[in-house]
Amino acid sequence: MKLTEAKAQFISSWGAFGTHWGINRTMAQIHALLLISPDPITQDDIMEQLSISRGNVNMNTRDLIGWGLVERVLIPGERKEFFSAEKDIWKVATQIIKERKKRELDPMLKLLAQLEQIEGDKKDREVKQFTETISGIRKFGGQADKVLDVMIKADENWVLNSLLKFFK
Amino acid sequence: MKLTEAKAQFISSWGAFGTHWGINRTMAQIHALLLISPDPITQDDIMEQLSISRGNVNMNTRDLIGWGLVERVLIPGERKEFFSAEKDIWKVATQIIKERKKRELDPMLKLLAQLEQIEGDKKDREVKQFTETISGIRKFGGQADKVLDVMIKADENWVLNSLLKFFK
DNA sequence: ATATATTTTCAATAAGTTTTGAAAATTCAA
DNA sequence: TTGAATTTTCAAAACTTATTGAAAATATAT
Repeated sequence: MKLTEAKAQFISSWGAFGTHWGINRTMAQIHALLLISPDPITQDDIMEQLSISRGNVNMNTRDLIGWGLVERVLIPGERKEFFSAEKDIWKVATQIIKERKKRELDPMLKLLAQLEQIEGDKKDREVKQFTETISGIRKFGGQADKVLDVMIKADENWVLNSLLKFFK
Repeated sequence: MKLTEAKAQFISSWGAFGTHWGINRTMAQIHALLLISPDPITQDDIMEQLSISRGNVNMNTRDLIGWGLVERVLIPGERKEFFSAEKDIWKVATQIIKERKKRELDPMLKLLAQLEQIEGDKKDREVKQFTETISGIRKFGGQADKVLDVMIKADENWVLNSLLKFFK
């Protein structure tokens, strides 16, 4: 397989993959393109390589920056802005976990804690099942939360860091 | 907070939460409803409680069964079919992980293995960055794959099982 | 067998999301 | 300043996905 074909395939699959992970197709495709670009590239490069509009590139690069996966790079002597993606996959994964935890898991756990304190007769089958389900999810979520925190902070913890080196 | 209000909130949030996890809103809402129902319920119960059409319930319960999260229950003397959800959250999580691994991670790793064997001059910056990125993702994905397999099979492994009891 | 209850299918439609592109805003150099 | 280059915004259009509902299929009781 030639580079051009392989690139196209990677970008397309990473885009499809992204849609399953709360990241939209184009955002994931731009991310893919940046991951395989050895040097920072411009809005126009992205527009051209992915055949998408300027507005689209602008919005999605902004989102990628919001996710902490991409950064703007200023190149001396160049008027245009350049974009570059974090290439260390461990850092990419950590960053995504961190963001999703903040955006999804944390608010869910907060809600569950409230729902657990429902008023009502505990002998009522409905009430009983409701509180049992909510508390089961909350406990599980709480543990997941802790595990993820540990992963995110792995770099500050040498025991874990050495364990996690396997992943790097 | 009263049960009725709490139920509505839980169903609505679980639905929103699901959309971030590759599960559609309605499917997640039906799942939520089943999770808090002490007894199996019918299509009509679901239609009524969530105000959705018969066809919608039918398709989504079918999908939930496909994900291994819900099962049909036959109640002696009843003409209608009843549905019931697995209530053990650890099992629910395991099942979701198993399915998503099969549907998403495995095919991605297969593709990456192919893309890694690209033809081309390794001194070319483009080629170099491409293979480095692909191989980085593949290695990371491969480790994740192993970890997930271990989690899925935890019940067969007592050391892990005792570790994982924390989650249960 | 027939009637009735129940489930399934799927084309049409509705709802939601992404993309475009042109106008407005901003940045920068002379 | 002014003007050209560049980036940003956002309403409208295109596209995608989810939902409805009625007809067809299936199952069950008599």
